[in-house]
Amino acid sequence: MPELPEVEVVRRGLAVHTVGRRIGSVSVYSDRAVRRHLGGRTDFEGVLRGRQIQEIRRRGKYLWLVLDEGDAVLAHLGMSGQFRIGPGVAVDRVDHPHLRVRLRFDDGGPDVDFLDQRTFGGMSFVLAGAELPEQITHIARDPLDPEFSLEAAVAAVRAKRTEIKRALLDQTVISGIGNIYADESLWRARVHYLRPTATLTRPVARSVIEAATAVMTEALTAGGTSFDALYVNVNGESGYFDRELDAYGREGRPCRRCGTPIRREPFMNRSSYFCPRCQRRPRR
DNA sequence: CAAACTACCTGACTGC
DNA sequence: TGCAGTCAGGTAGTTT
Repeated sequence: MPELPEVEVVRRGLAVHTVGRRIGSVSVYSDRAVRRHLGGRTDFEGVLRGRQIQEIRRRGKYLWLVLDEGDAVLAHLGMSGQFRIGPGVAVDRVDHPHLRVRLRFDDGGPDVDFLDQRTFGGMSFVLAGAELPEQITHIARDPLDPEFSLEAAVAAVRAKRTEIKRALLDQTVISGIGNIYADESLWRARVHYLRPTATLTRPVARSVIEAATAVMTEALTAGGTSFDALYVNVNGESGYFDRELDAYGREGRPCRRCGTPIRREPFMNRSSYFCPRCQRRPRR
């Protein structure tokens, strides 16, 4: 699943391959892939034609292609979205069942394809705004943002009245963290996922956020995690951070710190993985 | 107002 | 072999 490090890998790949290029034509193969766009796929295709891509920006798991004249294409990968630079895949991807959008360029160079199996991802045509498109102003800064404030994030987490994992997954508190990195961060900080934020001391809250920052920074260095085969970079390559995962997906396998079997429990319609010894369940 | 819940979606996998 | 059921989970929108 693409979380912050994976989306950043995609952002960099898109920047290398698209900045400065002018869109020639756009083909939308799935209505669901174009979100909240009045006029639907036809208008979306028309409005992008001839526009030059100037920059690829990102906040949390959202990224956007800044176009000339102050517009942008806002995109989210959802669970299974991929941007791929073509050619490079053996099959003819026009026939690929997951191909949702194809951007062609007037320089005749490689296309950019948006593929998405589970169709939770998509893109929309928006105003770029001064700093952010207005559609994502509710998204908090992420730990890779140069202006990310650890102390502000600590305060935001401690101000919530919920469990720590819910707060970590809340993109308005800190952005970029999904289920995998939430579990990894909590394992590193030795904090149980059900711990109420109200009981977190400032230093404990700080250690959780520092762990999140560290684990995502390491994943970015490694090229993004590839625990789920759905994630690939713009060249179709998986990262190799999966070997480093300590908690997520390791049910029944020994904790790398203490050897106790990692436990999996249902939480928020997904799973939480944790070490029952290192991460003590809060009393309630 | 904030927190919690649900729909959305496809494909791999499991059990009978 | 077939098929129903389960699981994966980020976000917007709805409910509590």
